[in-house]
Amino acid sequence: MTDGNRRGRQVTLMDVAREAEVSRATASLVIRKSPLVGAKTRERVEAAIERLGYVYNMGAARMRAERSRTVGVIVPTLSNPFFAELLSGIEETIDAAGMVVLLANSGESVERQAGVVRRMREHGVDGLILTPSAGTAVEFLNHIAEWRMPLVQALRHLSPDADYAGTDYAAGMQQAVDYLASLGHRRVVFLAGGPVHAAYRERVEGFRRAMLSHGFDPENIIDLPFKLAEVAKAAPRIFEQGNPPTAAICFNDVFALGLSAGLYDLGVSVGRDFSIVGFDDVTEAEAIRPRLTSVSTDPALIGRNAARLLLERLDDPERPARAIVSETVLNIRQSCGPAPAAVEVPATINR
Amino acid sequence: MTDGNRRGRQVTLMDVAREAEVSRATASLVIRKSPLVGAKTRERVEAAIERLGYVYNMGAARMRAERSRTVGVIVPTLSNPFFAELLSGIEETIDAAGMVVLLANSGESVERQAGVVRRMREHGVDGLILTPSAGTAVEFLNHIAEWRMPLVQALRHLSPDADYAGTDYAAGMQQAVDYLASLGHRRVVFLAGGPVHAAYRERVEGFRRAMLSHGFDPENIIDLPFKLAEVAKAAPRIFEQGNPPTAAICFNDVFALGLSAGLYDLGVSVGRDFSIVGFDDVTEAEAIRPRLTSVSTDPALIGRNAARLLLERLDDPERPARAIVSETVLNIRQSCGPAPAAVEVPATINR
DNA sequence: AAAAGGATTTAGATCGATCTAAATCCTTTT
DNA sequence: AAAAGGATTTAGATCGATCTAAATCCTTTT
Repeated sequence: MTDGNRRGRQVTLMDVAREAEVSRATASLVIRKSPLVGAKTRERVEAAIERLGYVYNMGAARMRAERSRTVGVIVPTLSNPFFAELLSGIEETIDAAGMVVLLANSGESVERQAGVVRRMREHGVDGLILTPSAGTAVEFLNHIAEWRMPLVQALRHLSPDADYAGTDYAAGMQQAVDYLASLGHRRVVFLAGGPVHAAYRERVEGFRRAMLSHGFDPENIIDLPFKLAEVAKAAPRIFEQGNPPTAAICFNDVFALGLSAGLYDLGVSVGRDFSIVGFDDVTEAEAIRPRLTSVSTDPALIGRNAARLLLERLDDPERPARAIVSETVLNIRQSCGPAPAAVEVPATINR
Repeated sequence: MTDGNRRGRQVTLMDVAREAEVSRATASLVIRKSPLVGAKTRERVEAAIERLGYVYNMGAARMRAERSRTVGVIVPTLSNPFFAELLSGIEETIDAAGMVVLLANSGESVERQAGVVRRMREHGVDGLILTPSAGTAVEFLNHIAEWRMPLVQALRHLSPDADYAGTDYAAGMQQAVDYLASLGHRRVVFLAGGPVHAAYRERVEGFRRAMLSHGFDPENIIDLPFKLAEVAKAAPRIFEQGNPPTAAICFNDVFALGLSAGLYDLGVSVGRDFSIVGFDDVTEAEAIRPRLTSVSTDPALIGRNAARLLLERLDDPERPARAIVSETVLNIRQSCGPAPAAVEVPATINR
């Protein structure tokens, strides 16, 4: 309907100004909702915009104005549902602020991470939300600070000088261990694995401290590859010790799913013979049978917090670094029971 | 190290040119890797770039050049692991082409979708990869075409005039029904649900046709809310008919997980008393016990295809619309068995 | 009726790159 | 040594917006 005049060339603010019989400057003020323009002029300009089908050119605007209304988000593994949730929280908040997310996947590689950060700088993002790849040096974050690029660390706390949004892994571990202890368990194993990053260390440390607080052995930690099928296959290893545990806390729900499947294959009944606590509480936790008891970390909330921190930072670049550490919640379902008097070692296990 | 001179102002191509004692135009040519520049000049300029810590300004470049090296990606539900996989395939390919993804979530709402598309236009994306929200009118896609905005439809095929990357849902349905038929099943129910979009209709139609091809009743379709817990609760409804089915095909693996959990609660043994085929084959399919037989649609591949189509389209805006429809694969695991001679209706069901 | 003073509007410079068309430099041929 | 002709390099205009500082308009006060 409003076609015809924009064959070839795009409609610019200049065209709008001409159509509304005002100057380019006034048209610009209308677009930016400045209170300086008179009501009638504003209407004339808005009508012209409508008539011509004018589309704002962010790229041009950003050249003069200082802000691009663009935020870079870098996650280590996009295909992990946990990060999908995080991302969804970030996107929601950034979108609500009228800004747009530039997305990149670092693939948990420090080199790729450096590459995508550079690319985002070239694209002139106003700030970055970054879950640092495992092995990221603090110097890298310092570089970003030198460039005066606003930065929020998500989930993994590397530098105290930059904002941080995460969750209290250590407290979550304490909740899990407390709960198992209240059911009479004293030998608890921690199934850990995946890349070693700040969040990983926080969970391991949290586990140790929580175990010590009950006078339990804090070193019963098994490291596994971060693959569902591998975890399932590794289930027998839990029982290969002199005095096998009666319960396991899992690094995340993926590990818990794998372990649950592996125990099923061994004929061990989860919730009766052996207790499992998961971590993160992704949607699937509801779906396993027996239903999985899990420490909820609410990644979407962490995402919203991260985005909020960045928006605050854009408003006030000088304010001191702030951390939002959200509380975890233990969702008790059916995968834990009282500690059995004697551990039944599955018949298939070779001692 | 290279600090000091860029306090306040950023380093521009002008500074680089001055430092290397060439013109701005030559410096620009070096950056764009033009073969026109002499080797020694190129080296001088590259050294200057290094020395000054120059960062390319995409925003400025895009104003004169026609391309922004930016692609808009719009998905309907970011928190769905299926779309996370899709996104990860898209990002991988776009990144490899030296471009960047602008991400938005339409929340399956037509209004939000219109909003984010506009915002992406304002940001000057070179093209769009869109999974149209349920209820999107073809006119909306026509609008996009009128703007000369390259567009790829992902997963949901709305308009034959725009490129499309998806998977052959109908063939997948045929595989599932063929397989169940080969096991002796003749009464098969389709558990469908969620928003009604092109992909939804393709699955339902595919189911009907596949059932008819075997002479089975094609109308045994139950619509359920797209929520894990709801699906689990709805499991009894399957057995409320005069002649209950012996197998179910599920709209996706989330439904299959829910159904599997619901059947567990009813005491029905999956794979023996009742057979289940899932759809999509997300990672979790491996984790359920018994292991879920599922039609694999490989969302990451679809994502890579969509990105590839868009890159081709950017190279040649005039080529006719193309569709890449990938094959599905039936992954046979443990959730299906031979059709039982007589259906055992769970005792808890009121007929 | 003129002056004052706030409210609106505008002209022209500018952001940092690329484009076009022309100038300059080199090597080879006559 | 001059001319030809390809290879390099450059000056100046330009993309589409915003910014600054000044001009114009309008209402109120004297």
